[in-house]
Amino acid sequence: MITKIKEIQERLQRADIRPSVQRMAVMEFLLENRIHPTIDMIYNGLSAKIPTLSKTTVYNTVKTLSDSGVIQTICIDDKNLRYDADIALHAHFKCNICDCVIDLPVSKVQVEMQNSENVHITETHLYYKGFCEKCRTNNK
Amino acid sequence: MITKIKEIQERLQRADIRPSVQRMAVMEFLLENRIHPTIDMIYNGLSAKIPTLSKTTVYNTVKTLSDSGVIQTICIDDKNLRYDADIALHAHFKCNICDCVIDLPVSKVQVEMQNSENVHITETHLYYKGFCEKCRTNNK
DNA sequence: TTTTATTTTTGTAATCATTACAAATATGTA
DNA sequence: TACATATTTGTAATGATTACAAAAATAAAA
Repeated sequence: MITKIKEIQERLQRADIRPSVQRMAVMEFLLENRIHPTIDMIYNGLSAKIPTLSKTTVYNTVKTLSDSGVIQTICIDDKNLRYDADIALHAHFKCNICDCVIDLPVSKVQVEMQNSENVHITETHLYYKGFCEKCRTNNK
Repeated sequence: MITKIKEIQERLQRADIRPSVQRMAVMEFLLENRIHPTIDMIYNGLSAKIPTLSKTTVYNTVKTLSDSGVIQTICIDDKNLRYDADIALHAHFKCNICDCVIDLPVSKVQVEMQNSENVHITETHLYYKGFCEKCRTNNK
């Protein structure tokens, strides 16, 4: 995946987010680790590289990025929020045993809806839950 | 909506859940109040009728009902879980301003997916976020 | 009916993710 | 350089949820 630093920098600047060391690191981590990490996973993954990193900064950063639409917040697990650098439409699957969250690429989503409520939709999330391959074979 | 007591009782018994006063009350509340309430909403809505009700009981009850598939847990809001007595497939919409959660009836959901991950799906959730009608008109 | 076992409810205390806040640091600008 | 602004950091607070054990209710056995 090896995303170039300059590319990440431009991505943040396009969203009017100043590319600080911490923000660049969080963004790079999300781009390189497509595991939909929790705050703790991001924090643990970066604290070797940035020993002074604060968990609050990770919270602040993902909020900034998510509010600007650079990343998306995934609310599939009641325990922790997850973060995803991929903002294109795709489905997410969470395993009810190991709590892993993986992408399910969708080629087409067609929902016939009676928008009787006259709401203005800005975000769509398609979540699936069940058992992942590893947990299925382990429990046999 | 006026759901008959006997009907609720049978619904619980069919799922092997003993129809205690508290469980019946929670189930009835969910059937009569299709607002996808939080724990607190359920608790506040019932404490007049059952003054001795404990919030822990509400937590226990919705867990029991949800684990048996009698109701569904909605994880659309990062602040609180919501609960829904309607277990048929339908979409949910959350307003980013007033936090209300409303049903969006869907007549057909067609997702073309490459299930390359070979997962076993047991639950599907279709969530939308944005601005509800009331909040849209208020902010004009 | 009385006794015993099991289930359910309740209140309190603990846990843990997230947020609030203010001081410290870094960065941008005049 | 000096000043203003933005960002980071650590600590403390918040608040939803869970753990736990005693009390109450219900079912089963005698």
